[in-house]
Amino acid sequence: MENKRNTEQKRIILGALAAADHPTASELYESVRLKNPRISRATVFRVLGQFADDGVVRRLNLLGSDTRFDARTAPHAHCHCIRCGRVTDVFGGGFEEALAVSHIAGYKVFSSEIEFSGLCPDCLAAEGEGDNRYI
Amino acid sequence: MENKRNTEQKRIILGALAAADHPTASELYESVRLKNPRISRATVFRVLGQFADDGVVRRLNLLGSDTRFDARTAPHAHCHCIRCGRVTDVFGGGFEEALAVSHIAGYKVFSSEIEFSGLCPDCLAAEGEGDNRYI
DNA sequence: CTATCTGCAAATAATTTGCATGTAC
DNA sequence: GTACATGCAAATTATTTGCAGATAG
Repeated sequence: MENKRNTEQKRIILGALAAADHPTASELYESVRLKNPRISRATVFRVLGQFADDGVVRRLNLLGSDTRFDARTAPHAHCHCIRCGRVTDVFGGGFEEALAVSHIAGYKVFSSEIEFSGLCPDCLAAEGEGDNRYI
Repeated sequence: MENKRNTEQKRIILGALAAADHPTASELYESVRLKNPRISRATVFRVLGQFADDGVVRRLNLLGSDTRFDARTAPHAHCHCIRCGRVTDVFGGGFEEALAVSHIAGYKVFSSEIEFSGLCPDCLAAEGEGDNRYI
């Protein structure tokens, strides 16, 4: 499924995706709707799926969250706060080496997804005051 | 939510989970049903969620798949075949180092999920003969 | 006993799809 | 002009939930 035609919808969705921070399809739908209220939810899902298949964006499957999308396609990991939902990119580190290990199993690897779940600095600081449901 | 009572349902579900290979909730439902057809789908979902919250099993969010469950809770990565769906455990390698990098962002990390998507050895061999939709 | 668990059926909610119309090229 | 794209509304499907009866400890 290739990206054949350059439509206003695709341009707006891609722009919103680049501006937003790891948004879900529905979050993108809301922000896209501000620029053109006639764009439908189905189109947002359809275009995002097309972009993902074309490698223009990355799909993220973070635990306990709807599918999110990332405009940065270079390999990197994510930290995901289980309290506030914040997603932080983590470039560098040892995960390129981790990717290498996949060859042990004889796989030909096309993409990797690395997620660290925990508390972001702000939520970590907030613990101890409020209800600490997660620690 | 703690595991308070030892019921037949929980015993059967845990046994089936240990025997199966990264099953989905529905796959477990089918296998559990062979031992006791009166166990309901809701119970399977409920018990699995409880086990996951208690750290008895791990929830897996593999791209393009329903939530899967893993009886092995020690940290390891997964190779996921995008053609046949096979999931292979990968222990060792560099991902412990990758975990360390998460501290850069200031997170307190409780769990990590590392997924490599690609073709398993069998599907890799099958490419070239059949329809190679994915390469 | 009684707090927890289960089955059932209905409710949610994300994502997909069929189809008729619109539009990029 | 025509193949691809879109909007709409309905369908699909995983997962959750309310509630009344069952059961572990």
